Amino acid sequence: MKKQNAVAILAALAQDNRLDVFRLLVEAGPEGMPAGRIANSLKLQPNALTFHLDQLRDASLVTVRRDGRSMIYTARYEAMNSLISYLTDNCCQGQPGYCPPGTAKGRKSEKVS
Amino acid sequence: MKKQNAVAILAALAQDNRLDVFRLLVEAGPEGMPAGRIANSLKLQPNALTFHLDQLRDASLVTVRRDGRSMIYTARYEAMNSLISYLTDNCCQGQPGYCPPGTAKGRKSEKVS
DNA sequence: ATTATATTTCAAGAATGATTGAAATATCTC
DNA sequence: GAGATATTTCAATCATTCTTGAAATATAAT
Repeated sequence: MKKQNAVAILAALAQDNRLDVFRLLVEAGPEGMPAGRIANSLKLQPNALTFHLDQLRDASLVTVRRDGRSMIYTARYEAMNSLISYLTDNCCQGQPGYCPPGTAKGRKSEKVS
Repeated sequence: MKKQNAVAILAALAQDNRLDVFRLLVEAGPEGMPAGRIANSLKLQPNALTFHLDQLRDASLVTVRRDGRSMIYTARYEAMNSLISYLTDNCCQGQPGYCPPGTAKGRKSEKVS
């Protein structure tokens, strides 16, 4: 993952409403959720929600598909996951023990030695 | 972790210079790094660096100690880790398989069933 | 005490992001 | 095609955040 990509994802999630939206979609799972139900669930105005969903989409954190007049948004777990890898990359000069549980060793692409 | 806490951490990391600083400190490991060396390494003006380090500190992502006239900053892995847990919490309605590798099951506090 | 090094504080200007309301588009139903 | 529902677009205001430069503090060395 490129740095700018990571910054984009972090910025997208670094906002109350968007973090709520994303977590709601993470809970919703791969079937996703129509915008209307998200707005309802989080008490957001429809245009505000579109604004935030656009940012999540620009950061590749969600995808959309149309179903009738509903727009159904789905969380992209891969994006979240590459972010996590990026953050824990190059942790502790390769010295395990300082690294938190689940970091580097376990998560990264077989770079374990 | 409370939501506001997560937003603070995300916001702190959602900026080019700060993400660089944090990752540099993550690489530096538990011994930390003096501000001067960080500034040098990343070509940042000292006051700008202080500004960014303050934000990382407010988000509890780094700690400081003084050594002579140097201020030594150290990354707090725990903070990063609780963020990761927070993000992957309640993933996919408990249905494994959709969750990305290393998520929930592995990471969370034995909530695997 | 004076000078040098390391870092922080303060204030101002420029840039970016969020919220709101009104209007527009797309799809569906009758 | 007229009206209803779901969502998006646009523009304006307001608030936050970043950057820069100049001055201040703290420690160290002579």
